[in-house]
Amino acid sequence: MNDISFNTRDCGSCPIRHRAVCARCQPDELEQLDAIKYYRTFEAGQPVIWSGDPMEFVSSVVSGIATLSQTMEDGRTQMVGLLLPSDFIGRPGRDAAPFDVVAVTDLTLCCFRKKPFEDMMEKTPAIGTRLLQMTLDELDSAREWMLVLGRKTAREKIASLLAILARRDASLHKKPPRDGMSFELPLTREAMADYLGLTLETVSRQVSALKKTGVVELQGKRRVTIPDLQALITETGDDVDGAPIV
Amino acid sequence: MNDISFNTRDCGSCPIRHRAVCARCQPDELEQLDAIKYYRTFEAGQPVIWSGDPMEFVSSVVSGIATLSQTMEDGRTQMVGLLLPSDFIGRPGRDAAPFDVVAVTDLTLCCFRKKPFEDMMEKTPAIGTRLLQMTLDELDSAREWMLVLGRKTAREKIASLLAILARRDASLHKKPPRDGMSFELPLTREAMADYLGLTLETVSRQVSALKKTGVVELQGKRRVTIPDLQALITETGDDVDGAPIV
DNA sequence: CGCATAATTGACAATATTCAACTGCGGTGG
DNA sequence: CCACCGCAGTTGAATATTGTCAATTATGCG
Repeated sequence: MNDISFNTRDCGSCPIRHRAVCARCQPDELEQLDAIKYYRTFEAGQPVIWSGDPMEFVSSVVSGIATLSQTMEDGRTQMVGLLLPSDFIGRPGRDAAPFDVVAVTDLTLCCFRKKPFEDMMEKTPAIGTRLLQMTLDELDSAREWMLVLGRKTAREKIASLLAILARRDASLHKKPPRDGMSFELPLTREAMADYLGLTLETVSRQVSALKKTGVVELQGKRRVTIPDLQALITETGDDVDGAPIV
Repeated sequence: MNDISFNTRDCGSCPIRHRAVCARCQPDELEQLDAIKYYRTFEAGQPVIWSGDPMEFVSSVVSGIATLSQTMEDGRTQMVGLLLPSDFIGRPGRDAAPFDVVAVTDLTLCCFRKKPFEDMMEKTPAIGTRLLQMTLDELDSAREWMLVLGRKTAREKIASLLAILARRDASLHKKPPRDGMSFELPLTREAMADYLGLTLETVSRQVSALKKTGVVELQGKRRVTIPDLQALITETGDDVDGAPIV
């Protein structure tokens, strides 16, 4: 995976074409972007950028998963975002990265040097418009996650995370989520803990508890089956159709 | 306060002129906005909009404070934002409000009906650009707040909130924050609790604890003095110059 | 001055964390 | 080929922190 063939791929066949920051661009605009884009790949576990570092480029996630997180001096860390294919990394108009970005799986980014991208943005309203839309969505997601962090119990937090991952996996395969669906957990217990503001032991206990109640089934440590979607959603504490966070 | 004179005020003398969504507009663009704007006022405690309601207008906070919050079925609520003068309410391109907005103090909004505003945005890049910038800032703030909610202790949470309010109050008066500064607490203990993901009793206890240690002094329940700013920042758990959240 | 609301404080309970031991799985090398 | 090593995950027991329930005290407003 992550082979060099990405470098020669033209935007028309790009898997994130319809969802990324370039989604609204016209063919001629795409051509311009094509001319200044380049791909970068990162292996699972590699850092993409550290908080405070100068950002030379902005980028879109083409494939793989990255995390956005923050760490305190004493080592406590909080994940503040999960970056999936089509998500945008970087900030036109700011030099230093505000958070750490780390590749969780092997990762491919479609990059643009910052200055040329900013220039292009000025001339191309479709980019700014799309970026605004994506940013507003991210803001809503972040705010919804604040409810999870601030007010939910450990059990509700775990259920909320699983519900999100289930929805995401379903939308990735372009099917509605359904009873009996299963998906791969992309995160370790520790990463889950960092996302949920818990310790990894508490995560482990609550996953076991949900398993014991039959709300989820596990095949190995990483594959999850949801026999009854409604039962899972009930465990999140949200009402019937909990918001599709992130 | 909130008198009708706002209605005839022209944009040039507007107190949030340099920070709001219109900050980058040219005189002719301001004139156009002027033609479609109208002011609305809300008394302290009044709802501005409920989550799920159709949004007929977008607006900027001109004066006063509002909260943005989310409530679960069983009554647990989490504040997800504090809206101060110049902050923007609403979302071009979305019909339903994602969160509850409530006036905490008497509040004046500069409103635009949604459709005309969206039309104007299409013709006026300065608005979209400014809104993108503001939204990206809000997103960073929301993510920084996630660290507070997910990883900080009750004492650190209180200190973090006080530090933010101190910084804000200072910037409102265009002075750098300094030792011995004091400001008015705009929030009840319950509102603080909803912001911090705590109970009001825990808030009360931790405020008392900080008072006992001499980190803060109280004149009455609502006026706070910070004798030693660095001591407060140390209590937040952040490093030297904790990020200027929100 | 009195009432309603906001805030404080105490005692106890619930929840999550900490520290520690242990299990199971996958990969490596003898 | 299999034993061993290391890591991710699980589980247990004790502890700490925060929440809950209840009583009491301020505060500000009419």
